Amino acid sequence: MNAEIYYVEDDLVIAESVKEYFLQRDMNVTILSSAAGAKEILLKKQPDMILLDWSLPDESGIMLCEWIRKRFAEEIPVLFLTVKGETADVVKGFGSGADDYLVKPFELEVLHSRVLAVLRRMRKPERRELYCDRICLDKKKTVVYAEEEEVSLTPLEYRVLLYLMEHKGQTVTRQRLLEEIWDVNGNYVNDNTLTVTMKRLREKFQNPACIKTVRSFGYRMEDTL
Amino acid sequence: MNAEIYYVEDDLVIAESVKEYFLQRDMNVTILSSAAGAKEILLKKQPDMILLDWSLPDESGIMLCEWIRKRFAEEIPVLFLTVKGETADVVKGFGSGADDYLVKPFELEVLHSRVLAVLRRMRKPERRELYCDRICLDKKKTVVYAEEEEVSLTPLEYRVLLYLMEHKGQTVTRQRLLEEIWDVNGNYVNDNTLTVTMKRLREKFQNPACIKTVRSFGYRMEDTL
DNA sequence: AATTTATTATAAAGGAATTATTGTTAAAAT
DNA sequence: ATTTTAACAATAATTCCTTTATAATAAATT
Repeated sequence: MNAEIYYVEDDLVIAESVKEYFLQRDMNVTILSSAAGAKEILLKKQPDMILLDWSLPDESGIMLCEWIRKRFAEEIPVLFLTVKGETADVVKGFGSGADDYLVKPFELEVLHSRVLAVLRRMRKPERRELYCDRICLDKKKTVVYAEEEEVSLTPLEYRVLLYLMEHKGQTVTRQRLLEEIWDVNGNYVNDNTLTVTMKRLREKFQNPACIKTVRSFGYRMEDTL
Repeated sequence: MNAEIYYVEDDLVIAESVKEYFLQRDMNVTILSSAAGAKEILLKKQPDMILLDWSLPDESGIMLCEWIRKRFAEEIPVLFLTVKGETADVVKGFGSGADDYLVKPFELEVLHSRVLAVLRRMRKPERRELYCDRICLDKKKTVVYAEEEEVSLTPLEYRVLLYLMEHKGQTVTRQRLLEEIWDVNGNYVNDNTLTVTMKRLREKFQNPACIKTVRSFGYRMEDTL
């Protein structure tokens, strides 16, 4: 999935059509039909973007938007989707902290363009995640995932994996790994230490195909899917 | 001045009314009446935002927008202002890299709201309350809450928590914490002081799940609910 | 094809390193 | 004067790294 979107809307006909349209464009839309439900889920998991109806059964979208801004600052972009198209409404919508405002009825294509524009603007400037097959390494978090699940690595394992992933596609010699990870003024450890570390690393990912042994040279990580 | 805006538009009547309206709201608008002129100035000086008409005397706004994206990447936000209101036009406008799209004729208030929304998105979010799970830190008040209850921290504890919460989701190394909190001309305290401070901090929040130890790196705060 | 050789994999067990805990003291704040 | 805070030392608890010994495998040689 390219993006995770929450759509707070009580009109399920509109909501479902949006969900379907976006699903075909590799974006998952979760429909939430009340402000209270939305808040509850937002405290647990944050999406890449929120689409918001103005009139909800329990609370106005405006209040929900203000709550989101207070709780998550600018982290999550909000786009209003509402029949309220008066100038004063639009101003109020933006005033509550929204990033965009689209008046119903709207074309799905236009909504899609606007969502993409906002997400583009949000995009993280720095590349913090490295991928190889289903393995994902988050450099900022110092955390590694396999199939979305966190895999707990020891510091040494992490450093070895990081080095290999930063050199994805290249065969990294044992010598180089020893120098990079273990070198203390030219004194390395027993060569087998690397072998054991690699074994443990592979074990934690259930011996993935993307970690290859290159006999008499070293190891190489590579996309295989 | 709150913001510097370039408006590329050949219809001077519209352009002047926008300029005047924005000037009263502490934003300076420079009117550029051709794409060529805009490019020339942009190479010398970059504004906070660009408003763009679709049809210009020398070149289409679409091409100019693409040129801006190529040259300045995502740095400068672009908002289209045009009579072309068909769905296909809007999609094309966003496709060229625009951040927003407003169809003429428009209300100045709406334009203003949209410009503010885009600029808000561009700026670093400055916020007074930081959250992590049920911990809430109010920067203005210098007070910390857990489950709505005030928790009394020592100045040092507060500073450590603040730093961690401002870097929520990132692993902060012990070294960095020592530098940020304890550094006095390169002299830090005993490394264990940090360990003890962390222990006390955790104690006051009943060892919350959101404060994690990342062995051999440091600590990380993260939402877990 | 069988044997040798070199290289890497596996398993288990101390030892090393890191972080947590507790208590003490000196300085600072109330 | 009493309480609070910060720094540090000593020790405990935990996690981890390294080594040793042995097995498995691939490549090279006969």
